[in-house]
Amino acid sequence: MVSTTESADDGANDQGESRSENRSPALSATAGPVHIYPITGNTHGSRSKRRQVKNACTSCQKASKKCDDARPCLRCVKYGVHDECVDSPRKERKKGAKRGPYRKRDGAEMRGIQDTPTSPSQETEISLTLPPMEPLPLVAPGYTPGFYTRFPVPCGKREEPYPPPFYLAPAAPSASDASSPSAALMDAPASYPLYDQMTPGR
DNA sequence: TTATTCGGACGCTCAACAAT
DNA sequence: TTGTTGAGCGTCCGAATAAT
Ligand SMILES: [Zn+2]
Ligand SMILES: [Zn+2]
Repeated sequence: MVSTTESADDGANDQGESRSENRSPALSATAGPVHIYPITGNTHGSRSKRRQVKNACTSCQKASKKCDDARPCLRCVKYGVHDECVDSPRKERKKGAKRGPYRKRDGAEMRGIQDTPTSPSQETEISLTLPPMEPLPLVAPGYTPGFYTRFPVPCGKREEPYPPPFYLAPAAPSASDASSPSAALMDAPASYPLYDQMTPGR
């Protein structure tokens, strides 16, 4: 049942990303890019939060499929529909709706989260203490910065699955700029290997 | 076997509300 | 002014179905 169909595809990759709670933290630190957020979920059993892009492209939105921050997004690259890869318009939220009185939370829940760490703050610490990435992000020609759950260029007839997702960092405009990793990496998750590190044939 | 569709669970944003 | 709550709306998982 291992297929590279879209559903399997997206699904499989998603699991690597948003369902990664099943990975061991140690593993994720080296080969397995996991969450970039301090997930409070645990490493056994319950699923952690799903990560969403801020704005899916029209194509992905239409298909209800996972998008990414790059444009064209991975899915559009895969299907060659670059034209459709534009941010989908968002409705304006209703305003003026009355809501009635709020219920106060007793706070037990909140404390419970802190006091009963199903998984000690380990996971959190991992994401918070990740070592700084080296300041030499490269960008592949033709691709915009963003998250890639696998290499976007088809290798042969079908795409080779590249298990570890990675982040395609924006190219540093200049050498001097490259010296400021924070700018270059922007919101790049430190746990994602860089594009050039993922290049096939490595 | 692979591609497409789609219902609905889950997650995020932000205006209304409440406290200070 | 600042913090909290929760409705509204968005993303995308995963299963069903269709096409090849
Ligand atoms: Zn997309
Ligand atoms: Zn797209």
